[in-house]
Amino acid sequence: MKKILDIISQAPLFNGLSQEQLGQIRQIAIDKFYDKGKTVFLESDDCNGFYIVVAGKVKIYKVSFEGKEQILHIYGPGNPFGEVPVFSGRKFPANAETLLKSHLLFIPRQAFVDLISEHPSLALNMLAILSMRLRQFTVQIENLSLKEVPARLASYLTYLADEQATGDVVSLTISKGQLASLLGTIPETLSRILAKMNKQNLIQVEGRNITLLNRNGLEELAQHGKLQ
Amino acid sequence: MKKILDIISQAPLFNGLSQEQLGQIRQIAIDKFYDKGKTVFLESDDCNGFYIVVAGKVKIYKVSFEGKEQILHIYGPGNPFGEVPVFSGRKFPANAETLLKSHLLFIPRQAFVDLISEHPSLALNMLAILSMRLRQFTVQIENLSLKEVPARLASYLTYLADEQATGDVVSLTISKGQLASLLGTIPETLSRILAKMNKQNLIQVEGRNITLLNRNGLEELAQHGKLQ
DNA sequence: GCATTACCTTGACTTATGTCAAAATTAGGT
DNA sequence: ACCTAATTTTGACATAAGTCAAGGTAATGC
Repeated sequence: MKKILDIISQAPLFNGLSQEQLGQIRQIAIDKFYDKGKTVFLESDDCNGFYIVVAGKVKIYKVSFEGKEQILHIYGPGNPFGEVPVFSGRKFPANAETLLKSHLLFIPRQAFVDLISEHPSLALNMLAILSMRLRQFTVQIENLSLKEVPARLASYLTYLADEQATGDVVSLTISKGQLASLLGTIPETLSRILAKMNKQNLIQVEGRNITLLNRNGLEELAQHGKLQ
Repeated sequence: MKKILDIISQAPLFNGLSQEQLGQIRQIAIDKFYDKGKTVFLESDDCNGFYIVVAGKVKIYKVSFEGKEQILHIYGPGNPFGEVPVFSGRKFPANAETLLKSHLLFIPRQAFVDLISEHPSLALNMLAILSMRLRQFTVQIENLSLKEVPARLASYLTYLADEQATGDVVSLTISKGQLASLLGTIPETLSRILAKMNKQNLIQVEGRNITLLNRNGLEELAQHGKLQ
């Protein structure tokens, strides 16, 4: 399949690698196929390698004793995940589940560590990826600890608008329930805040499509605003 | 100074490096001395390298628009910090300030990247360190989002007890105000919860010394308990 | 096309935790 | 040892956000 090499050749992890080196990666990678809503691993599982999304979507999440879920990441094509225990040992720090029918590559630990030792640029790429994730987590901790839910939502909406580059119309790529979990809240609270923002003409909600009516107002809210 | 090479030779980052390689590190490192309570860098600063604590203590933290602080890490001798922008580019993701009079080593970015390219074990050490931090952040996000303050405190106290290995008597290495900031709350709330735990004979508080009277109760609370 | 399921919204209520203010305690510097 | 400043504690109060429950809407499969 040509597609697979296309995906991995464009993944930041394999940036700058030669065709031959990409071939080596493909050699050690094992294809895995999952239906929607399937568990890829649980945080209690031992780790013998990590994964790369070829197609589909995967969420990385934690669950509390009471059953509340916090999503840490949502990964799509080209993103690696589950690599923490490859380098730090021990078990996975969180759970992984497919949000869509997905095609993953599994990269066995030892084979990858051997490759890294031979190719310094692969090590630097992985360092860059882990650093970006530390950066993301820093933002997430800041949001959870220092901002209220309306500010987190405003922040997410403006981020999405930049990401999708589709003007002021944004479409949620996950359900509102999952968005609540990503923002560290519950569906009821998210629903109420969307309704409030709607009423104040900050946004216009139509199902999963949201129009940002007042970008400045949202950005202000994301930084330090209160929603009346 | 012999002490410096002692510290860096025992730092996990330099694990397994030869005397010669350690000497190379020392060559490129620049000594920096700070009094207590001094800013090492701010999140808006550009980054030309990262730091290693030789002596003293440094906090990495975020501040909200309203002035509330969230501590992300507290680092002591042997710990590197500020390395995220070295690999991912851009600015520092958070602020750094000394909690004590401190001696730091500054490692310039390019010199370090050159070293890493030559020494794969240095890259693997750094990957291990960043992975451990991702793991820590996962726990911190779980705590902030899925646990209440009493559970976070109980978790911190049992962690400290294991860390200090001094039986059931623990002594806080930071002020209660800073502990509140580390746990994602404010001094008033922390004070009230300590008083409650005291009243329920879970702990006995004497200034910065805390005796864990009911380890099982605390561990239960840390997982899923409520404090009446 | 209909039924079953999952998802979303709204209302009434509870609660953990933050805010503000003041007193009490502790720690540091001269 | 003293004085000032920082830290910690306590109280009264406000509020963001969670819980529980019910109704409505949209989506999915047969």
